[in-house]
Amino acid sequence: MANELKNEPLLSEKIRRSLAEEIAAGSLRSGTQLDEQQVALRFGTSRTPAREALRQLAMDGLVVVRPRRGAVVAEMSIERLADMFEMSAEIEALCVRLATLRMRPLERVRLARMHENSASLVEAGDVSSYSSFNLAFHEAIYSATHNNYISEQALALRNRMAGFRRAQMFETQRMQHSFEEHRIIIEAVIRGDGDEAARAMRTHLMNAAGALERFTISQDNDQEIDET
Amino acid sequence: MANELKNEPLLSEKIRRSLAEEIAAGSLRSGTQLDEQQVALRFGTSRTPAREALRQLAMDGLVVVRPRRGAVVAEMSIERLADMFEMSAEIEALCVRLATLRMRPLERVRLARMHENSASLVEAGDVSSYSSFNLAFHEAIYSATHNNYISEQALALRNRMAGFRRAQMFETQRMQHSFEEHRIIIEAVIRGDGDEAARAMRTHLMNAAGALERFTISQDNDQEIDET
DNA sequence: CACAAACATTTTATATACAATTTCATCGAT
DNA sequence: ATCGATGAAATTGTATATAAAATGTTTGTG
Repeated sequence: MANELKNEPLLSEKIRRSLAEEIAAGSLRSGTQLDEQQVALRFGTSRTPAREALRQLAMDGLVVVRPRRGAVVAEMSIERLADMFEMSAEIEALCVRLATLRMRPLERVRLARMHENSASLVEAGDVSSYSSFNLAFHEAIYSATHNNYISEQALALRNRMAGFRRAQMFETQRMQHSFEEHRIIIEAVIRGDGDEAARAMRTHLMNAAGALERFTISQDNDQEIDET
Repeated sequence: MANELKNEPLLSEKIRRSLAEEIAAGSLRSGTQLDEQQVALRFGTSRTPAREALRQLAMDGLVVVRPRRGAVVAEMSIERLADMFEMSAEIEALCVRLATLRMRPLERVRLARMHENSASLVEAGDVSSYSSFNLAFHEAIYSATHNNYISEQALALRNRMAGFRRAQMFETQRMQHSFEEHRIIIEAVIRGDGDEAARAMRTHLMNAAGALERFTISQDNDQEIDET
C-alpha cells in the first residue's frame, strides 16, 4: 500500500530495521535497556530518530516502552517466537479461507497461473526469485479477501516477521516443500473448500516456522529466565 | 499489557486519543491534511508530541503518512469500517477457537462463572458495568489461547476499535442480546467445539457491528468517492 | 499559449536545548 | 542494621531551532 520504494530511507527507518534485525538475530538480548541517547550515539544521529525508531519497534512488539521509563528489548524466547509464528499462520489461514469464499474467477485463474509459473524457479533452484514470488503469492491471497483492512494488517504482520524468517529462508529442499504445499492450498481454493485451504495454509506456515526453530536453538541455548 | 493506569497521560497520548475520537466520529473527514504545525497549534503543544501522535495513528491505520509528505486522514468509508469490524470478528473467532482447544479446566470454570455473574447486570440494566464485564470476558478468552502474542495483538485491536464501538454501546436491548450470544459461545466452549464457538463469536461481533452501521449511516450520507 | 526551469514558500526531518520525572545513592532516624 | 527521606544524577518528555525536501508560483523561452 504505501510506496516505500526508493525514497532514500529515513534515519528512523534505518535505525528501526537495524535494531529489528539484531533483536531477531538474538544479538540484542531480552531485557536489554535501550536508552535513546545511547542508541542515537551508536547510529551517529540525534535522539529524535532514535526515539521514533524505539516507538515503532514497540508497536511491533519487539521492545516494550513504559511511559517515562524507557525501552527494553521484549521477551523473545523460543515460546514467544513460536507464538508469533502461530499468529502469522492463523492470520494467513484466515485470509485464504476468506479468499476462497470471495475470490472472483479472474483472481482464481491468476493465482493458479502464478503457482504454475513458480515451478520453473523451483527447477532452476533460484532461491531468490522464488522468495519474491512467494511474497507475491501470499499478497495475492490477501488481496483476494476483498477486505482491505485485513489485507493491510496481514501484510504488515508479514513484514514484522520478515526478520525472523530470513534465517530460515530457503534451503532448496524447503523451496520444493513450499511449492508442494502451495499446490495443496491452490487445489483446495479451486475446489472452493475454504476450511481445507485454511488447514493447508496453517501447515504451510508452521512448516516454515519449524525450519526456523531448528536454526534458532543453536544460539538461544543460554536463554534467561522469565521474571513474571 | 503495560500499566496505563494513572500515569498522567503523555501529551502525545492525549492528542492521539483526541484525533482518534474525531476520526471515528467522522468529524475529521477522509483525506484531510494533518500537518504537524497545525495539529500542534490546535492542542497548544509543540510539534514533537503532535508528530508522535500522527505516527501512532498511522500504525492503527487511521491516518496515512507518506515519508516526507505529511499525514492525511485515512479512507474510513462504511466499507472500510465494515472491513475493520470483520477483522475484529475474525480475530476474536480465532481466539475463541484456540481457547476452546487449549483451555485448562480452571479457566473454563472461571469463564463460565463470569458469564453467570453478568446475568445480574443485565437484569439490573447496568450498562456501564456490563460494558466493563464484557471487556474482561473477552480478555479472559484471549488469555486462554495460551498464546501471549495473539493475546496482546487481539487486545490491541480491540483498543483500536474502541472509538468505533463507543457509538454502538449499549442500548439495554443490545445488552440482552449480547448476554444470549455469550451463552451460546460458552456452551460451545464447554462442549469443546472450537469451530462452533468461533462461528458463534463471529456472529456475536458482527451483530455488534451491525448496530454501529445503523448508527453511522446518518452522518456519512455525503461520503466522498474513492480515488483508487 | 504551452511548457519547463528557477526560485520562493511551506512542511517535514533532524538536531539541540530545556523541563520534568524517575532512579539511585547518601544520609539520618528509629 | 533496616527503613525511610532527601537530594543529586540520569533519562525521558517537550520545546525550539536548523537543515533538507517537496510544493507552488513565477518567469522566461519555444
